[in-house]
Amino acid sequence: MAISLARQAGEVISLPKNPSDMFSVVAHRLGITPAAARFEKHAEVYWEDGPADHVYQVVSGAIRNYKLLSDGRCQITAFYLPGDVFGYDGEDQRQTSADAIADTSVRTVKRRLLENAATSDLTVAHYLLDLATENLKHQRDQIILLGRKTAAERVAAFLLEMDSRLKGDESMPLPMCRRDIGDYLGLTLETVSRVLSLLHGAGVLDFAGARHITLRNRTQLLSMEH
Amino acid sequence: MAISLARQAGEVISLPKNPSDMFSVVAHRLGITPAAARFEKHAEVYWEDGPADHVYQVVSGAIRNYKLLSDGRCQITAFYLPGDVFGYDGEDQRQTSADAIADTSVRTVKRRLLENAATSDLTVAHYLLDLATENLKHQRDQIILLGRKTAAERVAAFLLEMDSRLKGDESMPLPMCRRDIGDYLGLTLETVSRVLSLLHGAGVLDFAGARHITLRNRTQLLSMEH
DNA sequence: CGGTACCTTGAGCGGCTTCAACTCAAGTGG
DNA sequence: CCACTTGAGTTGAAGCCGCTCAAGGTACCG
Repeated sequence: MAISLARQAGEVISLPKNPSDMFSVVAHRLGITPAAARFEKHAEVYWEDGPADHVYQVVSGAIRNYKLLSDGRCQITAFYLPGDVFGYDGEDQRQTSADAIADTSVRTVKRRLLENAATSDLTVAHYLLDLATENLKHQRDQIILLGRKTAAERVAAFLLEMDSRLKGDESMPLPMCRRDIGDYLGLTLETVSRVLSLLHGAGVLDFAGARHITLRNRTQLLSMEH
Repeated sequence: MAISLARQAGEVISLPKNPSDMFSVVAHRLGITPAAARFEKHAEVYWEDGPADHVYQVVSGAIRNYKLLSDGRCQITAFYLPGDVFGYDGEDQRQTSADAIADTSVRTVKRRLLENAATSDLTVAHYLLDLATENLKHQRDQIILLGRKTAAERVAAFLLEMDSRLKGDESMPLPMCRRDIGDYLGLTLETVSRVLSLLHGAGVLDFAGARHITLRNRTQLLSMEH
């Protein structure tokens, strides 16, 4: 079990730019194969106060990461889509819960394995840093959105975010319901629905069923987002 | 996160738990002395779209980090108080602005120096990761607050945060004005003022001038926080 | 089909914002 | 030492955006 990861000072390894590739790189460097796992729709991946034992990468499906207040209010902090790495935030105990919003398959590695590797392997350490940096950026944008944007601006931002992350041919196949969108944007599901109807009426988007949206005017959405 | 790291086989370096001490550790390891700098009240430290050349640590005073929307709406993402390290988020271009809300002195190191060190020195790499992790945690809490908490809950959370970070003898000497508190909490300055008056009336806190607040009932604030 | 979860739409309400007036404290110059 | 100015804070009144509550419609899946 003696896998040597030590690198000499000064050796720099070229890295994929995208932390999404962490699993491949780490697996290769550690000589391990990430475990595959499946979560059915509504299955919990982890929950608040539970142990943070694993790190995950979505292969297919979708995950929501959220926190509940004692009275049932819910804030979704992130949606994880195919390619996204999630479940690592440097803490031993989960601060949020996560569950599958569609049948989802993931790859996982043990967090301890990752962190052990990071104590002796600069490549892995840098990957964790890049991962944290990406999350910081996303959370910062979310703070601006939640603190200072109107309902219409929030929904516009959401549509553009999903447009860039979900690559359907024509229409976006949204994996989440209106309530989830609301809980992500700090709104109610009714407000989300109303804004979407408004945008539809304005010709900014088309529906093919509530979950399949086609953007017709990204420019206007961008100007709405602020 | 492990606080002892193998540098070479056998050698283990014990690290301060707190990223606040990064400057001392990094300086020692790099054999450099962080530069001292002063910013008068209202002076800009950096601004959006500017280059991210330096990392800072507050010695005394206070800094606000914020983002402006095109129409003047402002969201403050963080206040930095003595001991806090700020200005590192892994990006080349600033995504936010920062200025001094009081006369402030800081220590700085060049970001490139830090990042160079991090490519060959695991101790430094881990410090950057710890720093990012702390920020992630703070931002996550802020997202819950901005997305789902009421005005009273936000102000209660703010008071408790400042209570734990500003260690005055009795009363907290707040460095920021009501507008800044509002821009941090996603509220208007009037709403902040009203909630504070309400809490004062309820005996939860006392004033010694608007900027000096003494908490009389932390238990109630904790229960209000949600 | 029929059931059920999801979505849309309407009407009324309420919490926070907006606008405005007033108070207070600190700094300046006569 | 006081009149004046200026920035900050408090408080009130009115308005609005998003929420709540409710009813009806739609799509998916057995």
